[in-house]
Amino acid sequence: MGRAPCCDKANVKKGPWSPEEDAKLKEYIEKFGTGGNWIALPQKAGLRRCGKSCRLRWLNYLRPNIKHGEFSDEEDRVICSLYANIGSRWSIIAAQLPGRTDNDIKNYWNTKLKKKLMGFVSSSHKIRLLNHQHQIITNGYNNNYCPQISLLQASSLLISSNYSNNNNTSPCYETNIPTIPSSSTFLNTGASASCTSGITASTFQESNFVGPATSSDGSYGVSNCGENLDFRNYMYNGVIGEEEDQNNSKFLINEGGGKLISGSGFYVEQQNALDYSSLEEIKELISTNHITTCNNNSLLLDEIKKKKS
DNA sequence: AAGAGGCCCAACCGCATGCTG
DNA sequence: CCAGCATGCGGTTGGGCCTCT
Repeated sequence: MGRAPCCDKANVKKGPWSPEEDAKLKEYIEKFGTGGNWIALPQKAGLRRCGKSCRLRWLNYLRPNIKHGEFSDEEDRVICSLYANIGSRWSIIAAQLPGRTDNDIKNYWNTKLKKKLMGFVSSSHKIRLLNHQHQIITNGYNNNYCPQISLLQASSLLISSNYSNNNNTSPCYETNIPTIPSSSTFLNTGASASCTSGITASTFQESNFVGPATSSDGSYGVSNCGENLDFRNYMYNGVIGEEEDQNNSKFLINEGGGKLISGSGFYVEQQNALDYSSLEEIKELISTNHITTCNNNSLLLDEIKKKKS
């Protein structure tokens, strides 16, 4: 026996909603609510529409506080981060973005964000060029050099923000702070300055200092750790750039005329320079890297994982 | 100016899940 | 426990709009 149709297909209107239909639906729901029964609603509201269609129209377009238009960087970051962790669970993702619908996010992902990410991946040679085993990347500067990087950071792809403060005062914290291997190279210090063996990430974080700066004028190669560091802002402002100092020494990552936006750095554990050509590979990459998100998201993801299990 | 192709997004479809009797 | 039904969800589609040639 087949499934009973949810409505009389021959008698319902399909396609785009007219302003009159919108008004009818809106007025009805505002007056009487949905009554917990979408199937019966169109008839009561005087609409020749399927109940499912009404529900969709209300949820995706008519209900109050729906946000339309451009997604913010923060929203991008949340979507990427959640997608990396839970996949295409659009309704869960939408629940974390007030005013956004699952349909909106799905469309946004499929039409723009995915391409943005793929675009980054195809241009990620910029990172691959920096193919040390372990690197500290510091931020600052501006968003001109490689704008995709901020998206990358937002999604925790490749870059694992494996360290920050080891206490709870920072919006983003980790209890297991890795020790930076002695073979690490600090990009912000210019020519291959090496890490002092045994220095831990927390040391960097807590002492306004990242890496052994060797720049002759002293203005480059040192990153301050801003007080009350907001790792998320830092991530957004963070840019991998290249510039020269007065002595024409090249610095792959720098502070841009001494104008440090926030501070600290990313600990990047880069395994091999690979070509990532498909989404599956991106996801695989995400899953094999340490993904760390700021506290709110961490809690959220814990909850989601609990629910899933 | 106009046609082709691509992009975007609202809406549809069908399956999964949850609820109820 | 089961069947029937409503709802929720994610994948897909189609048409309007935009851009390019």
